[in-house]
Amino acid sequence: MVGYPVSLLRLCRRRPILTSEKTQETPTFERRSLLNELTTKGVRITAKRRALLEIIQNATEHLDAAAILEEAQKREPNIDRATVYRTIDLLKKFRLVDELDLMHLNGEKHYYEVKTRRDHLHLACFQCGRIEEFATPLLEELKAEISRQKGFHSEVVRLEVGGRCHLCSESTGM
Amino acid sequence: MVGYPVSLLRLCRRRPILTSEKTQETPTFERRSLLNELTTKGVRITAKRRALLEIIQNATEHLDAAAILEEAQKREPNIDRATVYRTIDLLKKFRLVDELDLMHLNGEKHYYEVKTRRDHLHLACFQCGRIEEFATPLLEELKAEISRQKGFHSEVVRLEVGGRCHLCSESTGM
DNA sequence: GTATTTGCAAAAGCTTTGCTGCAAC
DNA sequence: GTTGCAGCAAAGCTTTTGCAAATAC
Repeated sequence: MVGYPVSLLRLCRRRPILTSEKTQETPTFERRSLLNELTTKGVRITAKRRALLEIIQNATEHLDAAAILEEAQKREPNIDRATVYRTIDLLKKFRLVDELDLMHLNGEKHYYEVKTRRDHLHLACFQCGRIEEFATPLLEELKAEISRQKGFHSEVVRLEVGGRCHLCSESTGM
Repeated sequence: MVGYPVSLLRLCRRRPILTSEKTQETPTFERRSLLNELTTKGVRITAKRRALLEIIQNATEHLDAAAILEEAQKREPNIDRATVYRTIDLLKKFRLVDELDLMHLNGEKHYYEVKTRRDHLHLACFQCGRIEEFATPLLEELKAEISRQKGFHSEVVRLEVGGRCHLCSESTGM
């Protein structure tokens, strides 16, 4: 009966409140223009939609629906969360945004990110909560391989990796 | 104002009920033994836990918490969903299972899969709902690259790709 | 006897929806 | 005038939790 103190696991069951929740330091990749793409597709752009699109378009960190709403309310005081979700749905349907979980480091909510020209992956540090982005030609190779081997046509790639970032690895000697 | 009939999008907003929800035809990869691993770590194995472990261990399709519960109740009639979730938590804490979303094809629930010796990715067809698994040495390369370039130590890799499977691609001429 | 596990019911968290009125074309 | 958008409140769904009873060692 020696071993891991299972009862202690309880203590860390819930996702930790992380000190650096909103870190996204790496340079972002070239983003498509939500406004242009939607206009091209004949979607009506209302004032509220425009505000939401701009917020998502210019985000410097990964935003979830609540964060988008909060930001939008500064500009459009009466905007409702239903509008936020409905706009996000629109963007998802047209494949203009990617939906991320970021390894559920902060709960079950989703984060939204404008689709970039270059696929990239997300590295989530379990210890400090930092999210790093990383692009490599290997991702294109991977998609090509999927197509070759399975005949599968990739439209959305969600690659999330959990682990320990370089800073946390150093501090624990790993 | 020509273009996509945006209003129609409403019709498909909710995830479709898919005909082949439970497909997982590809060979599974070698799985670690949940029972052995937990025992080694000094975790107490009760009858209910044992039932849950066996169900998860031997699953031939991707199971969510509700499916695991349903199956478990055939053997342990009084088992409660809280027990299911607590057992899953245990497995997650010890990194014995991976949590998947399968691109939210069927809602926000999570699917659980015994950690395999070899990382693999999941291909989710937006059209027919089939889930395929795919392993390639590129994944190991990718992890190595992440380590080299970012100093990030990968513990959990979740790679989900949405798109069109080979059958659906054929049928639509793509 | 002490610590862990469990069921139960309630709550929490995030997202979706029905409905009604409003705005756009 | 017809179609789509938006606010509001309610509901939905999955997951988590507090507590007391039951179980394991």
